[in-house]
Amino acid sequence: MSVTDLAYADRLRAAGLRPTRQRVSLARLLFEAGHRHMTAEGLHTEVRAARMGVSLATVYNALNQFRDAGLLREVVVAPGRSYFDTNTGHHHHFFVEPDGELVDFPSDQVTIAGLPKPPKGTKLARVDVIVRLHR
Amino acid sequence: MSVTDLAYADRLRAAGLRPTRQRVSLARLLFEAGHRHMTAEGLHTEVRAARMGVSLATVYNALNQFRDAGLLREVVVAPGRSYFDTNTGHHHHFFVEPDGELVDFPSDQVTIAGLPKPPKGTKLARVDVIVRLHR
DNA sequence: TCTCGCTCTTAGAATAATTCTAAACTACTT
DNA sequence: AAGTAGTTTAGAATTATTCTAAGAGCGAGA
Repeated sequence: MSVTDLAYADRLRAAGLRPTRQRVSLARLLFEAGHRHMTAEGLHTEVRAARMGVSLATVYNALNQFRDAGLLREVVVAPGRSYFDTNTGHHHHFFVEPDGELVDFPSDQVTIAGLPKPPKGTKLARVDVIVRLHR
Repeated sequence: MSVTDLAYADRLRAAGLRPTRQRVSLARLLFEAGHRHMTAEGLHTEVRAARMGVSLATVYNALNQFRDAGLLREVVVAPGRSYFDTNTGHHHHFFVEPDGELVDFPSDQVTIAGLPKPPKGTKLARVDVIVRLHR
């Protein structure tokens, strides 16, 4: 196990997840190359290409666990099409149809004013903005 | 066929859709009771309850056609969970988890400033804002 | 009003995305 | 080293949606 894999192991432990071989492999694919938008199927294809020996079920499990642990953010753009975004900071998305391409943009300059108060008994979890574009 | 059904027939014709018995029945369920957020499965349940004789495939077809014709707007909130909103005007949504409840709020007072320009070659189709809440 | 063509509807099969099951395995604690 | 609780896996199951092919029905024109 390389030194960077040890770093991923620590990161997983810090998130409350056991650093299994499979989870470390997936973390490597997800996080070593800057911010990415991945589907489960796409990640599994990379796993196969890299001969990492991680089943599709484990890819799904891990993505859900990573999301629950705050390591990933899930973005649902269309029925049957959800992406896991390795950028968990504040930002929003362009979604280009019909390509299905998703592009981040920072929320720095974006201000949303005048949102109504959440109905009582609820508290705000997140505000998702998806700017839908056509070619 | 009642007088209100004739009105739905006109509305469908105006949208470029043949006013078949099935489509008029679905339009009635969708539009007669103010704004609603419907799933395909939910609408089909109502169809069955009302003995309207509209198959599930037709419910799916009609919802997609209505959406394409601008009679409905589709809101995707979670993987495998999409709603058809009979309110096609400018507005945004609260999404309450874990209930899965969707609530409209008007976009009148909401202003979104500082959105970056769409990448060239694309043009803006719509901006979706989903305010995610927890109980 | 009748007819013909094209659209629409339908049951059931097919597809797609995701989750479940239960047995085998493994990371961590003792 | 051994126990145990968490993890992985293949394959089945589930869920949501679309497809197929054959029959039905809407409406433009005679």
